[in-house]
Amino acid sequence: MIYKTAMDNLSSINALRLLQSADEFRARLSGEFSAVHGISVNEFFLLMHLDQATNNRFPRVELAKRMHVSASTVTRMVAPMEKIGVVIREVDARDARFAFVAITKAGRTKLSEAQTTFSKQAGYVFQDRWETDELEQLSALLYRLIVGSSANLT
Amino acid sequence: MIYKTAMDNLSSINALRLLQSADEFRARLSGEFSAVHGISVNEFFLLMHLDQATNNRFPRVELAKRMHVSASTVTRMVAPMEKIGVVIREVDARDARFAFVAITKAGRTKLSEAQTTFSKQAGYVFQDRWETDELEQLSALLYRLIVGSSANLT
DNA sequence: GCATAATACTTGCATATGCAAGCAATATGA
DNA sequence: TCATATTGCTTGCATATGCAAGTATTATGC
Repeated sequence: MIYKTAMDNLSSINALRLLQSADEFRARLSGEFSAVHGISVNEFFLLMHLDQATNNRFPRVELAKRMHVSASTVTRMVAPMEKIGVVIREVDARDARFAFVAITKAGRTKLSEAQTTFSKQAGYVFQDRWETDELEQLSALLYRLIVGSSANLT
Repeated sequence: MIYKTAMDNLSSINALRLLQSADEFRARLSGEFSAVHGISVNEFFLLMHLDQATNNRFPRVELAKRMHVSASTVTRMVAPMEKIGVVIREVDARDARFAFVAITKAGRTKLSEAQTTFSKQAGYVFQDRWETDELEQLSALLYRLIVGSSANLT
């Protein structure tokens, strides 16, 4: 007789593997980013979002949605980033409620350096031991998970 | 002319999509778990690890490695879980340094309930809009990312 | 046009987590 | 054997983050 638990289905296995493999990669990245660039993975993602935004800026609420964090977290993440000059506050002339976060030239430089590290770490995990067609398969499948999400950076 | 950035390679795109899709699913799970079961995603994973361990228990350092968190985090996560009776402390007679964390009967019940929620959420993301062969492709590819890691729960 | 609602943001408080230092127990090496 | 090193765990401190309440600004409905 076969005992089936709630986790014995393909969907659950995929969800578990997704979370665990992401956790593992994030842990690698986290160490590299803090050691090499002095930024966190979340700060990296914040800069990535800004870099791809129209006018290189977003209101705080929009960043919060895209990053799956609360508005207060964005407020508090931005403060030190403003201090070191990678982002700057811009107010909307038409609606004073909006306080845009904009990436600066220094921010783009920092981002570019961090992207190099990101690529290198991604290379360790994928490039060196995966075939191109496997990478294309995986990226197509993962794309289906984030297409439709405003958060997608790719 | 084509401008290439550091992120324009397949490995980086896969890494980005992996992190972002996992973030999105984790955010869904987090809300469900705290609302329905009163536990965090990390507490769920802790119980999952214990449930699959020999004798249903692990030393704290082993849990820390598998969960990609620090030893102090495990210490502090376990305290309230012990209070509500889902885990219990067991000392090793041969080496008093080891303080095992063991899952209890109540813990297995709680885990089982949470697994049902996990499956349901995984179903929303995968089952309802993916073909079986796509699910099998994805699980095989993700497996390559965690095989070799002691953390793998699948 | 004005009271009320909605929106964007900030802040107080509570929880979560990592790092470094400290403690206790075991292992190692002379 | 016994001083030293290593290992597992805990704790103090700093940082990160969510929720709820508060503030300021704009939108809505009468």
